[in-house]
Amino acid sequence: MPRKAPADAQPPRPTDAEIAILRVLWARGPSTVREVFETLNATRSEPLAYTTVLRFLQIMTEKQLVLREDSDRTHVFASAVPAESTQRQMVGDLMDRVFGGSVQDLVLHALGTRKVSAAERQAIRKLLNELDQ
Amino acid sequence: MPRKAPADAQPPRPTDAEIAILRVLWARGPSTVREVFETLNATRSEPLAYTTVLRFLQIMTEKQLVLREDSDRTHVFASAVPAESTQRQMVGDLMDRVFGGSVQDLVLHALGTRKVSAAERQAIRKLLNELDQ
DNA sequence: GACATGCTACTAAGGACTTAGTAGAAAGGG
DNA sequence: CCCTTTCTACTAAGTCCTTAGTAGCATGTC
Repeated sequence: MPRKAPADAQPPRPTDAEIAILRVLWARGPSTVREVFETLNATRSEPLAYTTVLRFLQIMTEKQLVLREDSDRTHVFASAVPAESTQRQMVGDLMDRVFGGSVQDLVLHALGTRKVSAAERQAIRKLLNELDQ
Repeated sequence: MPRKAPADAQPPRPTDAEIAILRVLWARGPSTVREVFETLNATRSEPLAYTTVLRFLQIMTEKQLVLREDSDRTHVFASAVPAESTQRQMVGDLMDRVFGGSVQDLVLHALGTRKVSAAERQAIRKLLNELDQ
């Protein structure tokens, strides 16, 4: 039952619940269970139980997705993985699994999926221009 | 045990194995188990057993992800879901879960993840220009 | 000090996903 | 006709994910 995070080359991608929690920690910084619990449930139709969030954080601690500061009675959890690299990993994973590794296909589908504002288009163009060099 | 595909509003996103098989069917068109089996294992370090692929296709038939033509003894399976919409769904799902729905963040991370050729950049620009209107 | 409250640890149920194996029917070769 | 091969259906094991509950300890209020 390898839940221990064995210093692997590629850690498996975070599960849905884990990503939801990481996003809270990325946004809030180090947080208590209660803070994560409340932030998470603020944007949910079906709220989670407090102990469920606690359990997630415990499992994520085992997996070393988060770090636990337990000098106080109320533990404080912080993301152990940067948002940037995790997001990149997940995009890369989807790109490989669904688009055979084609950046272009992924991006074209992304752009076709949602309304994209002019400002967003500009930001993307800017990056494309930087990549031109 | 709802594996029956109950005419849901939003079908759950396909699993990893399901996407792998759908990609074969999208590329090859309607195929027998053996054809899927061989195509799949051609690009895999650890090959799957024949019956495993068969099982996947049976489950996917229940879920109505594929259609089965069983007039002959050797059944022929075809994707029941278009590549376009499925890929869009998966991109949208990732966008929501990991990037809070931001197209821009997703695209910027995608572009930062891999080498992007000049031709690919051009194709993306072209779409951006079309979106400008 | 007693009691209520809050916190963490752990147990556990219920699915779902992945994976392969066994059994039995069909078909074809000699 | 029999044997081998090929096929499908079904069983089943193992793991992981999600989710919540129970138990026990700490803390603080009156």
